[in-house]
Amino acid sequence: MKTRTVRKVPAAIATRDIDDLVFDIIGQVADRRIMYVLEALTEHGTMRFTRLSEAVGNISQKMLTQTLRQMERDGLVTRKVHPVIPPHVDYRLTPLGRSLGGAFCDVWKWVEGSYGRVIESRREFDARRRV
Amino acid sequence: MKTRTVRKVPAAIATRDIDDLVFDIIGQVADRRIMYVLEALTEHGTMRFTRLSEAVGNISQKMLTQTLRQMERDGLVTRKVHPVIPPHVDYRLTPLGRSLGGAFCDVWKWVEGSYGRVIESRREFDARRRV
DNA sequence: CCGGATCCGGTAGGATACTG
DNA sequence: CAGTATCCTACCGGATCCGG
Repeated sequence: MKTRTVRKVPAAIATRDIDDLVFDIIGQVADRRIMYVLEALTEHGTMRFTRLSEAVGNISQKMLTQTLRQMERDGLVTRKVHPVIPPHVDYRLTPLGRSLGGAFCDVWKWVEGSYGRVIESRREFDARRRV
Repeated sequence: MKTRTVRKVPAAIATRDIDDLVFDIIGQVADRRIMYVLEALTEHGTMRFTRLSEAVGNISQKMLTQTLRQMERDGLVTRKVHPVIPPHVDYRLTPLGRSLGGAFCDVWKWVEGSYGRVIESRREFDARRRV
């Protein structure tokens, strides 16, 4: 079976591996935390860490840090540290991050337009199973 | 702080909770496994379990089963069991599932068009950190 | 005081073996 | 073939600590 390395990126990239590469990056980008951060930063522009934490909601500070680091590494956000006391760190989207946010736009719209059908489907499924 | 219940859906849904509901469903839909299954079924139409497993790749049968159950519950796929030996189960997208697949289209295109920039950004980030 | 690193307990998720 | 059951690891959340 053709194995796809989920997190490693080979040093030399063969042309035929591009599909796998795309596949892997999709896997990292299709994360709810990243979507939430994209959403919050798209809506509010520049945000501080704590503010972002409140806006996203239900995210541990540990995972928010980790998510933001990954997004910074991938070139989706910039992280600007102001050397003051108490610390002040500003996060904002890069053009690349903004474009990804835009790409997710249809997904948000799909949920807004279809959540009713999803809820209804779940009710039916659960009712059927409960018999 | 305003808490968002990640998995519970209240029996009576207040209008002001709709945002949270949309938020929750995004969280469940923004899963790489779901994206992979949507992609595979969009491309190949009806597929059996094992075939789907091969097409998605790097997914445990446990998680594939779980993902497919969730998608069935949410009304994204249909599951047709042929009562024969050996078992034969066909999965295919519902219209709702197809529409979600379409909503993710821009995200796939984003990755195809931007993965080079992401890789480059990672290289720079790692080089900077290594100093 | 804010941003985040660290340690620890619980749980999601992978590998394997088994069954209808 | 398409799952379930079992075990075990790795990751996540929460509490705590800390440097600036």
